[in-house]
Amino acid sequence: MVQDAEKPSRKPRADSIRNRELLLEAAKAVFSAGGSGASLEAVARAAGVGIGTLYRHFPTRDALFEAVYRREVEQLSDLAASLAASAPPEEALRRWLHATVELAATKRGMLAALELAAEGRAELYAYSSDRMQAAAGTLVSRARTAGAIRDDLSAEEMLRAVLGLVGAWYRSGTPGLQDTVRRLVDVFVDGMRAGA
Amino acid sequence: MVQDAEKPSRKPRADSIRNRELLLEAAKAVFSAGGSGASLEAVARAAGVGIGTLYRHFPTRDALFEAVYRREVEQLSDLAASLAASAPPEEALRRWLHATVELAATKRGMLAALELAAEGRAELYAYSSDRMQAAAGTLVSRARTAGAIRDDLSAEEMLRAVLGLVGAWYRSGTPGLQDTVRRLVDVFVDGMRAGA
DNA sequence: ATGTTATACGGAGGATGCCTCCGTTTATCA
DNA sequence: TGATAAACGGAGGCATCCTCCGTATAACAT
Repeated sequence: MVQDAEKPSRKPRADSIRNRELLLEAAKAVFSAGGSGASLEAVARAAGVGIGTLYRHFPTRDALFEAVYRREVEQLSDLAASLAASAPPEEALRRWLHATVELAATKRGMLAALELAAEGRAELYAYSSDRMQAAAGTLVSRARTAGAIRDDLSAEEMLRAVLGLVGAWYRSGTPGLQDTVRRLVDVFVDGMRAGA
Repeated sequence: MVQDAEKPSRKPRADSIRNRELLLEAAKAVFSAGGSGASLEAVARAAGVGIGTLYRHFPTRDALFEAVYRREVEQLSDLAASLAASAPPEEALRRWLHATVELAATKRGMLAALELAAEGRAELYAYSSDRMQAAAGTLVSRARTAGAIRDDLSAEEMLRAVLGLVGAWYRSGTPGLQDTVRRLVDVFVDGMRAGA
């Protein structure tokens, strides 16, 4: 999977593993409360750990984001697979986007993680990005093959556009309006239909 | 218009007016180069003015943004009026959105100003917000009356959605792809058509 | 001209956050 | 029970943000 064995050198230290876990929990809490721009020193403080330890485990803010929201990304990825197997192409795509948006609405901070994944700035944090791209790609290409949607639009572009749209609401305050955002996503999906 | 006379107290000081102008010029330059997050101290430095003076004239970053891009907002507002008078409803709306997007693409920093305007967080910087809302409102309600677009979508929602979409590209790097963004805006506009 | 005073100026300073670096501690392994 | 690789923690340098207030000066009155 992801953790290749590499070197059989030495067993990882117990405190290291524990601190990593503490940091992830603290980060989830802090990002939920304060948004994705929250202070990393606050995260370290909440975890009861030195700031240096935080940076050693997660060299960048983005790395921390990816780790915190990895589980959610996996869920979305799984959902894509199951929708692809059980719903008609356009319906599947729409439902998946709704789920994505809902997740972003629920967990403040998740949005940032998804945007990172959508930007596909490879190398770093590649994992989540790959999963999301693959998930979106599956649904889009299936819909395209079925002739349900226009073909001048890549999965990556679609994902990014939808997340941007969502971000316009959830980034700076103005919460709660999930219905509105849902409607706007629908507008976009309608616009993707084949007939132009 | 905007400058109501209020109190006939005293003539504004010459240095005050001059510094305000210097600050606006400097801000435009700095924001163009460094994006909307550029340091305000850098702006003050570029203007050859103390940081205190900057804050006195523009108490918040947003206030500075509004002032810097006020002219552009007015142009968009005028464009909306002229399109409303000269093009068929849907066409007018589409062209106006394209123009808005293009402006955001050209001037780094403009995007931030427009997003502020679209959020309509009243009271502060109300002026630009009003102009943009009015411009979008005119075009939307005309198209709606003509039966060209669905009616469960407000002008504000549309504007915000489109700017969010654009922001997904222009905020964090990935420049140049104006064609892509244009295409995505078209998708959204297509989705707004009446028939759902 | 010159004095008075409302206004504006400038930047020091306190606060916060980022990230690095390195002396100290500690878990693992022999 | 050492030896040592690995991890810890936080001080410190740097960059902002924004406020506050002593000083300077433009506008007005005489």
